[in-house]
Amino acid sequence: MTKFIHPPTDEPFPGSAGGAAGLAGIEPARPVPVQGRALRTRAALLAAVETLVASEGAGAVTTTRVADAAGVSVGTLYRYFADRDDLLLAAYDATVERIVAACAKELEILPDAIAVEEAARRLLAVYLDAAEAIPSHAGLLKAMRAIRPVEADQSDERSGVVAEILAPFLARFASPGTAADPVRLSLLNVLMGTLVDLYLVTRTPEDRAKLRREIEAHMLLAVARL
Amino acid sequence: MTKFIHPPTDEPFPGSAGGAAGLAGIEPARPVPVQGRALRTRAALLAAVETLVASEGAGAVTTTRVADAAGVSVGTLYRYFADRDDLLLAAYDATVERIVAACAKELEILPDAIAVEEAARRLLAVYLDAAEAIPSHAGLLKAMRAIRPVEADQSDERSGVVAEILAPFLARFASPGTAADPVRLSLLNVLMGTLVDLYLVTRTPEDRAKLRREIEAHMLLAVARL
DNA sequence: AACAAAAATGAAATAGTTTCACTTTCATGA
DNA sequence: TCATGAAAGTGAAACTATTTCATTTTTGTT
Repeated sequence: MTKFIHPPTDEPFPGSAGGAAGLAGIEPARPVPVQGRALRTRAALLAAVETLVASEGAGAVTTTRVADAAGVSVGTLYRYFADRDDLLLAAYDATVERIVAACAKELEILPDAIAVEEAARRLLAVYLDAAEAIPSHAGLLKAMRAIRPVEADQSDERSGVVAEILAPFLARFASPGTAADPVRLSLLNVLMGTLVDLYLVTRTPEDRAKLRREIEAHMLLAVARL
Repeated sequence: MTKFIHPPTDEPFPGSAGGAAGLAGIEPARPVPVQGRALRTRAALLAAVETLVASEGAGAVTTTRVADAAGVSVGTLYRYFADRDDLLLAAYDATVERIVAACAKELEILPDAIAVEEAARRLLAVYLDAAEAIPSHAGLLKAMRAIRPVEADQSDERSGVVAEILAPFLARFASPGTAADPVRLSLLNVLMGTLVDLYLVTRTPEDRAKLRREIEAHMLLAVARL
C-alpha cells in the first residue's frame, strides 16, 4: 500500500495544492483552448473520482476506470496526479474546500456578541450539513485516512476541515494569551474527523439527532480546553 | 481495494474467529505432529505480519514477503487466510486479544467499592500501557480501519478493545436500568480507537502525558453519558 | 502553413494478489 | 513395516491493478 519510491516524474504538474487559477464552475460548454483544456481535464478527473466514490466506494477508484469515466486515457491522469493516492487526496481536498467555504461564510455572519460555545455549536451544524450534502465526502475521508494516517504532528495535518477552520475561529474567539496547544489541536482534529465519519454512516434520523448532541458535547469539551 | 468476489475457497480453515482450540504461547520448539504443525504455521504467519508491520509498516505486508518471512510458501498462507485483508485482520485481532486480556485482569482486581470514573481511569491506563507495549498494534489498527471502516452499527464493530472490554465493564458498573445505547457505544468505540491511535504516534513524554489527560476527559464524558 | 509547446495516447513494463494441480509429510492400522 | 489417505505445503502461472514513456494530436502564435 505505502509506496517505496515516489519519483518526481518530470514535474507531474502545478500540483493538487494551488487551484487559484481560474474561477471554477463557469464556462459550461465553450472550449477555451490552451490553459482551459488542462483545467477541464483535471476537473473531469476529480469529478469522475467523486462519482465513483459516491456510487461504489473508494475501492472502485481505479486509475483506468477514472480515466475512462473522465473520457481521457490513463496516461493523461498521470500528467495531473503523481499516483493514485495523490488523486484521491486531491479529490478529498476538493470536498474539504467546499465545506470549509461554508464554514467560513457562517463564521462571518456570526453575531458580534456571541459566546464561544454557541459559535462552535453553529459551526458544527454547518459542518455536518455541508458534509452530508457531499455524497463522496465520507468515502474520501476514509480513503484519506488510509493514505495519511493519524499524525501526532499537527503541522502535518494540513488537510482537514477542523484544521482549516480552526485558525480563523481561534483568531476571533480565543483570548489573546491562549497559545494554540498542538496536542489539543491534533486531538480536536482527529476527534472531529472520526465523529463526523461516524455521523455520516449513521442512517436513521433519530440516531443522527442523538449523535449530533454527543458530538457537540465532545466538541465543546475540546474547545473549552483550548 | 474492496474485493468484488470472495469465494469460499474450499473452506480456507477454521478461520480467524475461533481461536479457542489450543492455548497459544506454549510449545516453544517441540514439533507436535498432526495438528501442531498447522498451529505453528499459522502462528508463524501472524508473527511475520507483526514483525513486518512493526518494522516497516502495514504497507510492507505483502503476501509473498509474509510467507517468506514465515518460512512457508504463498500457497500455504492462503490455506490459513482467505486473503490479505483477512490476514491483517487476524493479526490485529491477535494484538487486541492480548490487550483485552490485560484489561480483563485489571477489571478483576479492581476494589469492590470503586467509583465508575476511577474504574474507567484505571482501565484506560492499562489499555494504553498494553497497547504501547505491542509495537505492531498501532500499524495494525490503521490497517484494520482501512479494511473495515467505521460502521454505524455497533454489532458490526466486533473487534476492538473497547467493544470487548465494555460488556464486562457495564455488567459490573452500569445501573441495572441502563440499557446500552448503541449510538453511544459506537461513539465510545470509534472515539477511543482514534484517540489511542493518536496517543501511540505521539512521541515526546510530555505530549503523551498531556494527551492521556485529554483522552481521560473524553472517555469520562462518554462513560458518564452511557 | 510551419512551428513548438502543451496535452493526450495506449501498449508495455511492473508489482502485487490469488489460484490450483501437484508433491510431501505423517498418524494410523492391516 | 509399510500402504494409505488426509492434512499440510509448494510454486509457477493467471489475474488485476498501477505506472511509464515513446509517440501522436491539438492548439496558439507567427
